[in-house]
Amino acid sequence: MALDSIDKEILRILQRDGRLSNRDLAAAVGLSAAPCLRRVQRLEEQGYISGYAALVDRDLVGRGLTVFVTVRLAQHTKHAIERFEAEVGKDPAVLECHWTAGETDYLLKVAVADLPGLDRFLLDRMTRIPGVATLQSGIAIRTVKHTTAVPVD
Amino acid sequence: MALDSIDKEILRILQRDGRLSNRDLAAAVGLSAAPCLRRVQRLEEQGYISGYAALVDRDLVGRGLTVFVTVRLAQHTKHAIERFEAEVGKDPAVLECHWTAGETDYLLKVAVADLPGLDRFLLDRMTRIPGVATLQSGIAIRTVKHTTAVPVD
DNA sequence: TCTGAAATTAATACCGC
DNA sequence: GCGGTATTAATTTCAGA
Repeated sequence: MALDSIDKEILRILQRDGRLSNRDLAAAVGLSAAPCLRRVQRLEEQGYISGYAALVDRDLVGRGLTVFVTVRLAQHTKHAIERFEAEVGKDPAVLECHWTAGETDYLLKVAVADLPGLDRFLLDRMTRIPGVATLQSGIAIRTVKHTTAVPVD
Repeated sequence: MALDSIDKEILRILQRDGRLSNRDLAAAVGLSAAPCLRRVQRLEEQGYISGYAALVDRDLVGRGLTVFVTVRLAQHTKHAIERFEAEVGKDPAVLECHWTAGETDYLLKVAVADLPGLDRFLLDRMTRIPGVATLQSGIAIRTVKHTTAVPVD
């Protein structure tokens, strides 16, 4: 169940290069291919590795504007919450949605093309969801750091 | 330079499964292996695909608490900005850091174990950076949605 | 659990279309 | 550009320490 230092090193390496060949990974952690593969498969089966993803350049595919949108609902009925979360779940521009403690209810990370795209997202999508009371947008002028790699220690 | 519909489909599929074999990818987009591989290599070379990553379960590796920290600097000197960004860049708990428009200067997405871990992050790391004036933390009670897949259209 | 070799499967370069 | 084939390299299984 627990991870030893080799498992942790595997997770660190695969977070940086998810397509590293098993042979190279094995060499990097000081194992031969067979046991390395078993460890990776175990990490996948037990859910430590939930998947693999190609990372796509947002600017190049025309989604270069990242915006953090905070949402407050008018009422916290079960129906309003479920409706909002369902809408957000199927909107591909919403990369993340977190139910947060504090003044606002949700924090969304949204990928749009530009300011007109943000306008359309807010007007055509968010404000049309019943129960959405207020919306505030924090525009990312520059992304200083962006990684998918969680520290494993 | 531009992407046709098959390129876009490749990006969509590889964002969902970055380790799909080239043969299966080729079948999924209706090509044979050779031209499919050529397209993937082109997407990598031209930067549309910036990399591949294993996605690691945060709860299982003891980083289950996601916190959004907003930071205000005391003064916007070149030195203070560079110092802050350098510190944040090398802190593995900081998954994202965005320079934002609006009231606060930076929005950080941080992965910690629990509330004591957040406390340590704020006290031992953030408040020790010269020039950091105020910190506010928005704790993610529940993550409704979380994807690395950018819409490609 | 590891190693090392064998069998299977995939990646990739080449050529004809 | 694509597709098919040949070659090369990788993954994966299995016997044995």
